Amino acid sequence: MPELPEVETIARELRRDLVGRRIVDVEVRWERTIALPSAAEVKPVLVGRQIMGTDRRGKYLLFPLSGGQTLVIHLRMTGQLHVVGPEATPDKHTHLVLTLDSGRRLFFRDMRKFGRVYVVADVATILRQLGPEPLNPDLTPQQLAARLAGRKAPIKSLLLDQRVVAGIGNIYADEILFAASIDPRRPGGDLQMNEIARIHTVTRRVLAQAIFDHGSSLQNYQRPGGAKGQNQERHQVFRRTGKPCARCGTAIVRVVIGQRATHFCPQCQR
DNA sequence: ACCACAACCTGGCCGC
DNA sequence: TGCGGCCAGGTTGTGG
Repeated sequence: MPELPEVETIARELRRDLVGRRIVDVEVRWERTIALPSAAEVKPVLVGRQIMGTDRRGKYLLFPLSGGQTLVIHLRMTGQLHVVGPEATPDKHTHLVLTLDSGRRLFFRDMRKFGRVYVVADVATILRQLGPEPLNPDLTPQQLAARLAGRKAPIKSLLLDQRVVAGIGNIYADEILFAASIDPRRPGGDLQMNEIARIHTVTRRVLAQAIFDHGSSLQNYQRPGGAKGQNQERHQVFRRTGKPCARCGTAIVRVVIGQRATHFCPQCQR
């Protein structure tokens, strides 16, 4: 569910409640949520640690802790993080509860149980494979071109590949390719430099706008306070099958690329 | 390198 | 109401 803009929103909105707080208790309610270390070991690793920051890399949330370890959370499809008061009770989808020295608690909820929590000394063990951050101003169109060169996979699949660029998921891949007027089925290596430059530019614009809108709430995504994002109101193609393209009026088409639903305008994207 | 497919899970929706 | 089938914003692993 959450992609870069949603994860960025969550990191920002957790900052006020988490940074500087100390973890005083840990309750694991679904053991497989804890990927590293084991569910049995995670409590002693976390209790007593102070949360030093709330950061994001790709779709991963990073919480550096006093003592040098980092709490890493990937929300996958349906994960949510909520800071709640002492009176709140965890429901059946709440798989991890961290109690803070403020008396408030951090709930990790995840209906589909795909989300994972890690505590590691070196975040590189988890982030090593990730490609560059698309919003990093140091990422040039030439570097993006180099990562697409020679690739025969459809550009849609390459944008979803976290080793090529980090943080883009199915919603924003479709929206980026519409904004860039590129057919999602085109092999990445076939794209001209001016087309890659367009993708580079609109990726930054689309993601920055989505962060400004606090992400896209289609089904499960919620901000830590329970509010929804607003960016779904700007979607041009995603889940708009059969509806008119805002630019030319042609009906938006849905196809499957790399096992993923893909939406595009057959007139504007060639 | 790439594709297809399965797994991991639950819930919503649709048709019958 | 119930049941089966399909769908879902993500990632990883297997086999070809």
